[in-house]
Amino acid sequence: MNKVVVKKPEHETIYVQIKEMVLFGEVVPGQPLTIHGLAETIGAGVTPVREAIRRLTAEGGLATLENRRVVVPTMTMHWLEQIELVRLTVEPELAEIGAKKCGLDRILELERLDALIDEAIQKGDIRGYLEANYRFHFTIYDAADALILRRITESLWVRIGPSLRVVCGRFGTANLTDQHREATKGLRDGDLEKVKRALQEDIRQGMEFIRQTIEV
Amino acid sequence: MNKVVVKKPEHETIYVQIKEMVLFGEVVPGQPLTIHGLAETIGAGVTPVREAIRRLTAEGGLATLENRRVVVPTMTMHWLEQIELVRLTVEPELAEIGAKKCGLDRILELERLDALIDEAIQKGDIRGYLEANYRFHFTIYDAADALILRRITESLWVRIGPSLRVVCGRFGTANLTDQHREATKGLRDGDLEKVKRALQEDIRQGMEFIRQTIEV
DNA sequence: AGGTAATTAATTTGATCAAATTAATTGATA
DNA sequence: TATCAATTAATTTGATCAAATTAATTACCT
Repeated sequence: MNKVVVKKPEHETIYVQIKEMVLFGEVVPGQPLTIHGLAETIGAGVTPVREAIRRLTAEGGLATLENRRVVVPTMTMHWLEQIELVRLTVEPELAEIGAKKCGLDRILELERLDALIDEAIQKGDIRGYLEANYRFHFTIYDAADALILRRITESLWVRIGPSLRVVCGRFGTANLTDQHREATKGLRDGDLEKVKRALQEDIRQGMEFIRQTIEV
Repeated sequence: MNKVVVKKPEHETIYVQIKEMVLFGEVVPGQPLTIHGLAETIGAGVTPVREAIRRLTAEGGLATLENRRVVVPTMTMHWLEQIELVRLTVEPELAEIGAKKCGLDRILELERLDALIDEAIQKGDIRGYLEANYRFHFTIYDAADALILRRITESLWVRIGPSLRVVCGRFGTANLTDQHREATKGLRDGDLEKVKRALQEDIRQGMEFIRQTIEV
């Protein structure tokens, strides 16, 4: 009776749950979150929720005020510039390394996700779009097998998740231009530069959209 | 009776304590840490220690194994390259922005720290060197007032802290070349390029030292 | 009404304990 | 002696509760 199943601690799975709430736009910039409230909605105890919150706060997905209250941070122009700088450095790098290592199975997965993205855009399904978009990018990045770059990138994505939700709500999903087709084509043809350029353009466009939703 | 003093929660101060243990080489790569052990040595309860650990783990200063055990990660060549890439992008940027905003008081503080560094090198005081070196760099970076870049940078520093301890132990503090003098001079003269170059060189040298201590 | 102190409510925080999980030890058998 | 199961010890994990802290409300006075 070997222990094939390694049971993960609850704070681990709760962390993932809350992270995905942030990542996929189920929380709104500025929204206050209480520990008990989260424990309630998730259906968990308060102890593991606290640990998950600390973790996510360390990554920038949440923030604790001086009052000890936890909120979803609201994007500022100042932050946006810093995030864009690092994204444009790290993600194309991740994409290039990852593209080299993408096997056929991963490419098929990417094409599946690409279709999912189109479908979500069609339907105006914001949450579906955000999730498929995330999985598309990180399927490539994961292929790169570069833990540190990957974790930096994820910490930037949790910072922009709630803002992307606002973007979709404001402009609608229909206006989202789609660089994913270009990227998958590049992967098919082994054209690394094309993949890299597509990702760069994707990042620039995404950040530009967010920029337009920031109050001056 | 205004509340001028905002009492910080214990998990906050414990987090700083453990972070500094990592940052200033008081723990060794590979070293296992237990929650109770840390609570014991710090003289605190186990609950806030857990939260602090989660936070530091999220930043990469610690790592939890599959066994749920917490350890100080050991550097690999693969990680080193990723860290160097991001450091060389972010830190010179931080230094340039920061240098522009450095007032005289901050420059004096930097010169004080510079002297401290020299003193620690003289004495062979590893912990003193690591702390003064950290404070020197982050005094400049803090002037930049760029929260996100700052936090990314700190997450890279907690990853290299334990390795730097090994470097100092192996090569001795005497062999540490000193770019800080150059940097402070550049600050005095308003020569931003000089500050930037000094920092770049400092980073390259530091990472090269670590590279030489990694087992192949 | 407007402002302020006092009170109440809500929330976070940290200690403690039992259960779960993992590691270390022992002992039996070949 | 080596191996493997059983037992014991150590550690993590999560629930619970009391204390501390912060927010909201009420009561009071001008």
